[in-house]
Amino acid sequence: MIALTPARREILEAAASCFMEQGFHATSIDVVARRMGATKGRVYHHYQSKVDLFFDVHRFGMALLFDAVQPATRADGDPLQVLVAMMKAHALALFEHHAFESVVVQGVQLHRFGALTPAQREELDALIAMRDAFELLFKRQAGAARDAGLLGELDLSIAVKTLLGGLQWSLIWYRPAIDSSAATQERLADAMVKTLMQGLAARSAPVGRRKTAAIHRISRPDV
Amino acid sequence: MIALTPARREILEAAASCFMEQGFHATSIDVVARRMGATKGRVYHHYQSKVDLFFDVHRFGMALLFDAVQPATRADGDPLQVLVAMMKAHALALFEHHAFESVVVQGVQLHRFGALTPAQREELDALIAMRDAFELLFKRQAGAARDAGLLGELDLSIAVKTLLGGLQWSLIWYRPAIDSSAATQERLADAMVKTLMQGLAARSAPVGRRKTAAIHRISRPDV
DNA sequence: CGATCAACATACTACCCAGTATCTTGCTTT
DNA sequence: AAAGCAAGATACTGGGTAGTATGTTGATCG
Repeated sequence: MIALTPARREILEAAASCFMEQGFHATSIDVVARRMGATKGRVYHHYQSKVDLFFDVHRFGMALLFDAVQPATRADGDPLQVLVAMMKAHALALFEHHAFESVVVQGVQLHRFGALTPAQREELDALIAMRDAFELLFKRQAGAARDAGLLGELDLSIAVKTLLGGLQWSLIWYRPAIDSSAATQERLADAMVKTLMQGLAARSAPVGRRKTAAIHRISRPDV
Repeated sequence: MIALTPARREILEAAASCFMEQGFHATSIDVVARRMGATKGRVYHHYQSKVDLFFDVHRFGMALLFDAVQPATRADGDPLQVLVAMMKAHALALFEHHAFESVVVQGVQLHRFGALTPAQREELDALIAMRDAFELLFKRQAGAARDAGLLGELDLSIAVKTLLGGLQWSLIWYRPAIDSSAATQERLADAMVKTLMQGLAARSAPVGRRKTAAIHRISRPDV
């Protein structure tokens, strides 16, 4: 858990929402302040610059992810079941802290800031390191599952990036605000994780040597 | 294919690169022009505004995606193999037109522009429609595969979004400029598609009732 | 060969916004 | 109760940038 004064916390929430909706560059400090019913002075009293604010949102978002996923690493079951628990925790955290995690994604892309002070450069490196460490959590767990013979033949590094990508993409197409029932989110998370873990192809027939099956499922009009 | 004068095409290329590297708001028209060794006047001679330019980059990127994926819809094989071909074509197109497709992703997020003229609003709606149509290509193909009994039990809509997300996330972590050998890109595309189609879990044992296997694969240090 | 026009470049304006400097206020501390 | 300070509002400045207005040039055409 991260220690944070209530004042800073409120600014972070407002900033995260603005950064999510408009992006870093399109967000003015005035708008962040207005969202709190305050003015610029309040923001600049707690943060030295817009970049520092963004970094703090980013770091807080990463911390939230760690806090969500790390308990799952100690879940019961074989290594693969632990990995499933981690991915589900990740997905739910993305929904719960939608604004913050959207900012995290932006931060990944925004390695190209303008001019950074040495201190900011250092902090950015720390954020990137957090990002790598987070991915490493999954890579190690997947490695454990592979060593236990529970994985298909895959390039672990690419597979993990692809799976995490599949989850994180939900930040783009899913807006929890519209439909935020906990049960719905749970179902959605399960559906995504299931898709990623078992793949799209049917399990019944061996891949690459299947024939058009006789079984017809009831056709649900998803489209 | 899209008809485009060479002049506009060159502007689009420059703009796509800038938008990818810096994002829409952080990119100034002057920078786009400078990348071509030109000045603002050249850009504004061909485009009425920055937003119009962005929309054209977006539309062109979408057109490139369609042009890449649509031939694959007529690939040989059962519906699932066609779907695999489509996803691979999609992945390769993401690599080949990295800048344009990065802008497409931004465009999806930037539904929240500031003030849009009615004409721009209309064009944005058209772009969103293109986006939906593209996803529909995959959804219909996945539906055909399901009707043929080739799919696991999944919510098609969520599954397709998740799979496409897994592919498109590569825009964030993979920079083709650094390592752009065609063979490497092919391998990467295959690895991603394989991961998404067959999932992470091993095929040998039924899901949910597996035991720690005796088979130990050679441990490659991916991490 | 003069006129016209597309295709730019140059020069300028108006506005937005990050950051700063300077108050105001209310609480704490002694 | 006076001093000191945290928290925040208000007012201002400087730089950057979208968009425009106007100049320049080379090609085409009658």
